[in-house]
Amino acid sequence: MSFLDQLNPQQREAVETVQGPVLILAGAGSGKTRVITYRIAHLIEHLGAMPESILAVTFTNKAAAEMVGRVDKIVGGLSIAKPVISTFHSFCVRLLRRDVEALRIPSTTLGAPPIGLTKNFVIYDESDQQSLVKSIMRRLGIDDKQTTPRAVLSHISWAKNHMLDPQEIYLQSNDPTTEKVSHIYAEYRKELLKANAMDFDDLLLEAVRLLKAAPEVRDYYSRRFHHVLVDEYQDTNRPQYELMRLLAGERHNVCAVGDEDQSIYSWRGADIRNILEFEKDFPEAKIVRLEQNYRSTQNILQAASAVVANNVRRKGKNLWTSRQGGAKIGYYEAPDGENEALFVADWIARYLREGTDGKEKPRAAVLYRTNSQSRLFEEAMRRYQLKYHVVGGFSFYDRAEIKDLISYLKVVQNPDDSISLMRVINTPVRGIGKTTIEVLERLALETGLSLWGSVGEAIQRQLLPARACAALKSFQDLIEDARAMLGGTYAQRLAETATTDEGAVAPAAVELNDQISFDPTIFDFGAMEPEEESPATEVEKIEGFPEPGSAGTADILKFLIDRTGYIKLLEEEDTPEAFSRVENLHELVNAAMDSRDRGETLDQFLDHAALVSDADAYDEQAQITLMTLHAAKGLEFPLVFLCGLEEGLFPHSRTFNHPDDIEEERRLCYVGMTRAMDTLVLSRATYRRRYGTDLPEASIPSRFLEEVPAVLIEEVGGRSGRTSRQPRPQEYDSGDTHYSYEDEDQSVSWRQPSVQAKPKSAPSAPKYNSIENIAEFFASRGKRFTLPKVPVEAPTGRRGFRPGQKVRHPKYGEGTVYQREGEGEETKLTVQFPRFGLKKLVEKYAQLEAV
DNA sequence: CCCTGGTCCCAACTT
DNA sequence: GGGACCAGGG
Repeated sequence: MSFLDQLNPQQREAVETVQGPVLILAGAGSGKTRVITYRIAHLIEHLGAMPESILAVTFTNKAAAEMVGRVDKIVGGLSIAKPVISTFHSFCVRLLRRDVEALRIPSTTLGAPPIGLTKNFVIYDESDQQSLVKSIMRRLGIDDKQTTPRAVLSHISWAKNHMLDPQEIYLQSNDPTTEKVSHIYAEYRKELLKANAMDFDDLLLEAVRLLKAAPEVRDYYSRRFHHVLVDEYQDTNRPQYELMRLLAGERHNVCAVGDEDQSIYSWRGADIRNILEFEKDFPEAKIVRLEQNYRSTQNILQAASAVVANNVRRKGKNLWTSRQGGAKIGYYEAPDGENEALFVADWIARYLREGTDGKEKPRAAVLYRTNSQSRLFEEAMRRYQLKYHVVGGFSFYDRAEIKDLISYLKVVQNPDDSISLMRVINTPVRGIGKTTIEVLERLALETGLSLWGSVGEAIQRQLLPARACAALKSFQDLIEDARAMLGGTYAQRLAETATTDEGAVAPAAVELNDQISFDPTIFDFGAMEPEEESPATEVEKIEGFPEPGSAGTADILKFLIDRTGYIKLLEEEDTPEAFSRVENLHELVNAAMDSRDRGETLDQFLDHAALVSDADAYDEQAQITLMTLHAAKGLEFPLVFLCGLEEGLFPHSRTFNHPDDIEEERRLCYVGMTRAMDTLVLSRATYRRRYGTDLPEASIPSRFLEEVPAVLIEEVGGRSGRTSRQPRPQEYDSGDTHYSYEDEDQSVSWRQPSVQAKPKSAPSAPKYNSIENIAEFFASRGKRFTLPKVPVEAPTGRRGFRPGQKVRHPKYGEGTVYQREGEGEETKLTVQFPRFGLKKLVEKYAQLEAV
């Protein structure tokens, strides 16, 4: 026996019990990940299980990726087939992309397509959900001040996580607000269906519904997966739990790993009963407890255990460590938030200078309750010139320009996605204004068509003024041309599935003996087959494409950017912000190219964009990481700061009313403390500014501070100056407005107005030379391809100014006309002013004079 | 029709 | 610190 020898007896038992249900109660730092990986390796290497028959579900994509790597290290050489390791949500998306149409029901209208979601559904993120709820509320005439869309959504999400439908909510409601919510919820569901879209919660719900409703689908998966492992089991909600049971089938070979003391997602529907009552649902379950902690010193462990011991709802356990003693828990009381941050930065700076005896790579984490606390720490780190990483907060895919183009792609993938359509229909501005959109919305409401459908209808029936119609037509052409690029197998696949009606399910290729052949091109769980067989290959064979495989996501994206002039317009803005946006877009194109190299189709690219989480951005190489306590789950650091220990902040004021919520805050505190390997420092600010402008408010120490035994605590950096090791607060006068060098540099380049801004080198330099390929492609199909508009020589009217002409503006002074757009009343001139940069002016209004 | 600037209100955690 | 919304000017 090989790797199993590295395990302690309990871990070994957890790894070797492979028949029937097992619940592993794994305390913090007890080698949980190791147990899961070794269990998978054991199944494959010693028991001859087929890798692809193993399914492991983790909490984040990052954790999944790491587990894949670890398993690979042990059994990598054995087979090309890999176990499926993924998050619940990613797993469900793949499952639904393959089989969701089994849920469709025949339409009552003869000849109409069946009702239900189709394979090219899109995923709605939080802002999509918000827009949708807002528009529903507007339509129903519900005041969004009293009942905010946000509150409605959280109610809906709560309902979904508890698997309640609108009717059930309605029946349970005993107040007018909940009643209203149930109405909105019902409408919301209808709209999602109409848009062929699902929200995050739906991914789980629909997967469960699918497995329950379609026996042949359930069969497929129960044949495929013989072993199911669930990580972070304490944070599973009802739908996830059901999914697990359905996948475990009759074999009951399910292994759940969790720690009830680390359950921190009840607000997302995580049901602690799933872990407390596992034995009820699986009576034959074996329980294994892992109680040896390999991470922290005894002091840290004792302190954390003492805090969480105040909770009532827990199974209770005795964690122990062989790392006796250790440094005491540091406690620092800062005068205010700025000082707290500077204290932390100072400590980290010293820590990094001094190093850690070389045995462990120096890494520190700053943990806080709310994302908004990160700002102070970021400023402090910059002032100390420390490189840091922030997990969470604003992510790449949250940026406006990225969302815009993702929305375009979503519309290309599924034009019925009205929320995305709405986002891009006039972005960048193309003359489709409020009135036009209102007409379209009314039309959609009257006809039952989607917004996209009513665009077509409005054009065909000339329901709008000629100008608006023209603008709509150009938008329609844009989307249709982009959709034509999807082409080939992909579109065919969509078309085919759209016509296989009568609710008939095309069963997957399944043979009835144990040697099952799966259809990897449809249900590709990653690296199951050599690359040559990936879907991309089929796309490549389609006639009419300029080059094999070139009309992938990246090309569609480039096409959209070119044709809309999105980047060009940004470049014309000529501001640092605009350029950083351009860079972000280049980054997006790169991501799309990578996606193509992996052989992914557009839907897979979009799924990825929708499902990357903040926690996935964690970089284990970073020396300093700032993040929320939630994001820190599963990680460990030699040095940990737990900041803002104040009543109202942590525990958060919103939890005061409910004892269960306070217990969850306490578990969160436990999670935070147990991230520390060697040193743990707690801190609090005696005065804290709540929002930028308000006066600082005095704070009360968090109750969790008092729950740490006093003997384990040592005050550090205190005003009493007990230890000179730590800086005194006075050294940091946070009152002055001096910024670090970096900031000064930034502000300099910032302030510099675009004096020497030179007019951008004439019409659209071919940044993306693919445009020629695309033109050829269209030509080869006998379609016309319109190149992005190039400024045309203006027909000089009485007052017409031409590009190149010198003009004078009452406010901006002398300048040179750079570009002329539009006709008549709407003529716009882009003029380059030496002191003010490029300005776009309406000729009619701008009082220009020829010079 | 679009853009700007002012004002008001909000501010947990996240797949 | 910032997003949403509105009024007013070009």
